[in-house]
Amino acid sequence: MKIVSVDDLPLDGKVIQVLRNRGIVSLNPVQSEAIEKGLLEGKRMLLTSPTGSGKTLIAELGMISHLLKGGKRAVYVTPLRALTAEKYSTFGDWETLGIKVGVTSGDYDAEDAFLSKYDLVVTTYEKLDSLWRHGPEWLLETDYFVLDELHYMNDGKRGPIVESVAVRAKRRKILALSATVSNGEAIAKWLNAELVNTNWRPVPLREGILINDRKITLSFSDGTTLTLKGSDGILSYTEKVVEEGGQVLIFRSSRKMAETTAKKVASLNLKLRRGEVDSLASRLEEVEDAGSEEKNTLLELIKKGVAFHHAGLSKGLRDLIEEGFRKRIIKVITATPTLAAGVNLPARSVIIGDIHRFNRRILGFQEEISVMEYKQMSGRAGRPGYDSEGEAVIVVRNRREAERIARKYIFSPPEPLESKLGNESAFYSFLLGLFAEKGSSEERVRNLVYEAFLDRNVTESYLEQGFSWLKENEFLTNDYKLTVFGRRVADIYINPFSAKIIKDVLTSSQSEDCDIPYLHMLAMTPDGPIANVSKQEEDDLVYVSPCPTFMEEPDDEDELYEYLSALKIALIVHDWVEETEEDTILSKYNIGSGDLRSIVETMDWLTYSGYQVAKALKLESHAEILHKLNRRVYDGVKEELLDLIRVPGIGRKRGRLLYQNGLTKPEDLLMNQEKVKSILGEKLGEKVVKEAARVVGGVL
DNA sequence: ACGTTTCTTGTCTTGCCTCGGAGGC
DNA sequence: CAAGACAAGAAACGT
Repeated sequence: MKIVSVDDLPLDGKVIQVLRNRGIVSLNPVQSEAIEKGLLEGKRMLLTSPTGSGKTLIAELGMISHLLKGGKRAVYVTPLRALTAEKYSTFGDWETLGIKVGVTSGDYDAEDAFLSKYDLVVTTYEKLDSLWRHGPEWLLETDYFVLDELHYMNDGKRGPIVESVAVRAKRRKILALSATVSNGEAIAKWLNAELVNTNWRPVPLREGILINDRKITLSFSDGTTLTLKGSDGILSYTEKVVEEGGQVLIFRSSRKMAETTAKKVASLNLKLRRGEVDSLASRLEEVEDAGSEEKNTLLELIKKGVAFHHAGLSKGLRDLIEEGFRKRIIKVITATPTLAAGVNLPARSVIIGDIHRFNRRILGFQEEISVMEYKQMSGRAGRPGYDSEGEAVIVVRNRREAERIARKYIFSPPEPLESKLGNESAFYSFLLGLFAEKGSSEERVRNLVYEAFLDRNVTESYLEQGFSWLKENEFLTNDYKLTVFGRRVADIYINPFSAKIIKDVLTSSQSEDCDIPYLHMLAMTPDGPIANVSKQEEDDLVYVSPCPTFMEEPDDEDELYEYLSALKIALIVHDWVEETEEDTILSKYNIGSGDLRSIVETMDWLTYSGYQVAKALKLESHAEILHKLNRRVYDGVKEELLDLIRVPGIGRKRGRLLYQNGLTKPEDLLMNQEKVKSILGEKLGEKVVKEAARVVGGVL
């Protein structure tokens, strides 16, 4: 029996009402197949299908029917905070059924115990992995897990986390969602679930190759070909699509290329709706978190209906660009792969400008992107409701290449999902996490480890090796209990190799007044951020550093690069906490405001971790310095401003301004309200005074 | 003869994302 | 197993 109308669903009328309110009256083929195979009866399932094929709704029906039948709690896991926020907002619809929906991830602040009052919790893989180590009651009694975007398992760095979450989740009921993979059967078997695999998509997709030779030829897999005029294939094709009323998403492999392509597109004179474009442009000028340079270049582009998009941009700018595209004010976005993985932003046509991407690990070489990655990008083609068909084209330079590329990306299945736990760093972290769980024992860990997707022989060889490494480095006692140090490392969720570096360096170094050696050491850990170091900087960095590092400058070329990259991070954060003007930092180090934000975020977490590790090791003077440093990193202020910036609305800039005018504490703001208003302006001043009152009141 | 534009050559650069916790959702 | 940006210098071009 195929269920097509939502009215036929064997579910409470309220459930059907929620769907109807969303405008859903019938189920698509993927959805009805999942239901047919027992989704609503709580059947374990692995669902592989293209992006945008309505997997979220399937997960919702799975979770809701589970909860309505007396299930205790459901947890929905995604690999990205942006997705977590998006799903949380979608799932809010179910509150009308009395289902309480909560969310937790790095940027939501919730204490573990607080989540116990929710029936449905949305989170990230890392957060869930971390929660499991603390073992709160609400998590232990959770009996349904949805693992979204399971194909992230193939990511070298983060895949092991996905896998280790799956190992624990699959002991309960699960529903796993993934892009199409070539070994779905094997994964389903591993998860003890039934495979539901379809290729259905809401808007049909045509895939093609754009040959950018003397002549520009566009040939699609269905056999149609056409020739375009012009000298730049990307431009000619883009112009054609926009003239026909469509939007274009162009993927380039580097930020710089995305920016220059955007500038070229801007010279096309696309037809725009002037009024909307102008109001978007004026809103762009008001974006607060952005650097002035990126804002100015984007402003010019947006007026021409085009924008570039990459992680160097501030969050505010990215959000505005995405919104402008969704409202069809912006016709063309040129982007790095950020947009392929994150929140859904479809366009009539997707151009994959490069199939090569630089990879530092394969030094000097470029690697071809994976088929799966291509599918992620091309899957963004076709806007439901606007386009009857989506188009995805790969740009190549000659006819010979065209055939090989078409065979590889268009006519071949994507790669299989593989375990990425087979390396020391991933495997030892996995072990440490398992030992940190409630009721852990040597035997339990030994059993759990074999439930990973990793090959049995490989697991065996890493297991004993991992145990002795954890013991040697004092994470684990000889009778398989975590040491104080080991416990702390598991809790703060840093890589054990990072912890080892911090431990080794701090125990062998005297405490230093300067913050550079501390920041540098933290940036050198596997958890540290990475900065690109130019040739020029290679020569200058050591020279401009105000003081030496704990770690010695290596001779080896690759190691030297890592050392200098960490030094650059240290200098950036040093300038940041010394209250250097943001625009100055951005141009001095040639980074974007988005980069600065992410460096600060990571270093905030790492300085906290460093402080905790030092404390656990009873290295008091190091701990004190790191603690003081940590308090300054997030907001980027000198110590004397810490008191003032407790007031919401006051950051490093306003804080410094008030401080210079003799207002140094929140209390001072209350005592000199008129002065505050004259410094910050009437409206803002009033708001700040109110906030100050709350802060001061809270203290009393 | 001199200034400007175009071409040639060699060097340089190069994606993204998640992790803690304080108070109080 | 790369490709485009950029800078510097050479060559071509124009007045």
